[in-house]
Amino acid sequence: MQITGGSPNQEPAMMDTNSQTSQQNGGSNHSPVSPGAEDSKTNLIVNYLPQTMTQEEIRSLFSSIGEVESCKLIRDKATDQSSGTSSCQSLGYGFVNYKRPEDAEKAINTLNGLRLQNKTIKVSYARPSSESIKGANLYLSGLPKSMSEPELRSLFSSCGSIINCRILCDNTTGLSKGVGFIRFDQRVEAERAIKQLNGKVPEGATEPITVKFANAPSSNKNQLPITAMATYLSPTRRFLGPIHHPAGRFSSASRFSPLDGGLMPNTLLSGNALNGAGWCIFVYNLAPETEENVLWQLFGPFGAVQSVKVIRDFQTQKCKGFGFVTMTNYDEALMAIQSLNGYTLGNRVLQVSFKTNNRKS
DNA sequence: CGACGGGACGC
DNA sequence: CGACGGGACGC
Repeated sequence: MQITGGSPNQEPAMMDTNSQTSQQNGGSNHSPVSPGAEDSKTNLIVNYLPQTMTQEEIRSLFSSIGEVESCKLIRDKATDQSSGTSSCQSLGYGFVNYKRPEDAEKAINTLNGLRLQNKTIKVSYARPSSESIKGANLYLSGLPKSMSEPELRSLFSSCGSIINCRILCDNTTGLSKGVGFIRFDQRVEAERAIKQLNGKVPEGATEPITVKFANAPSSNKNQLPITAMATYLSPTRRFLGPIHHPAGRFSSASRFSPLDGGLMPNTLLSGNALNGAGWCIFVYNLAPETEENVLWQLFGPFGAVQSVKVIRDFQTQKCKGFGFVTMTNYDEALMAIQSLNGYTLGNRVLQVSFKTNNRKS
């Protein structure tokens, strides 16, 4: 991984494997898991780390500030899926404990807000680990579109100490979606906010807001991000732009050819799924509500997708549980199949393979 | 448990 | 109407 972006003046020298010393913890946690009071000024939590960043890259970056006592990137060991994909995905946050408090303070001043890849990391003091700080994240909806984050923060500040406040915005318009999150320091503060503000109409607004606990970050979030998976498995791909969503109406525009549709003998098709203009992939166990964009999002990161199709029941218009994706290049299609077969989408384990041709012709 | 589509001269 | 971030406390 490259460390780029608006960097601090210290170039974070990547640690040379030949020069590593016993100083490296290498994932083990020699320091106390629960920092004592003396660690409160040296122990940092680092959030919003890029998915691909390793523990040693974090150590390297933070060692440019001062001597690091210990460093731990939190990984999800439960990302199995028994799909052959790599497990132990980064959860996007970690802890860095410095030897000296002044270095920890300097790290906050220097590295907080640093842009790494497409992320802006947050560096702050880690609070002493405690049950009372868990589950303190709130989901807010019905917010007035005109409400800013500072305004939201001040509305909730009477309930307790706010760790984080965020309003979601539409990606294209930049306008508020009326939905946001507030993380309090303590769970009791979050409970207080629900009691005091749920259903209340903010000053100057006309509609009540909804305040509730946010979903646990375990439901769908610790899934392996498809983009990261595709990047990891396709190192030759230089560019991996944002997932684009070609409207379905374009999807088959260039595919149709008068030579298609039965003129090619099936004997030439047997054994593979080459369909004149690409490789057709069978996707099974889709939910009834599945739309085409789901297939674009799943397969797009792996390469050129020509078309997607969700097969629906004619009467109900619900997905019949399967669909097809046609990709241009064999290697990309193979990578997508190997990666997405066994992938858990929602609560369903997908089965993904090349489309067979041994059905009725 | 389940299991391999459907298509047209056009905005 | 809206709807779960940028996986926040040691996975």
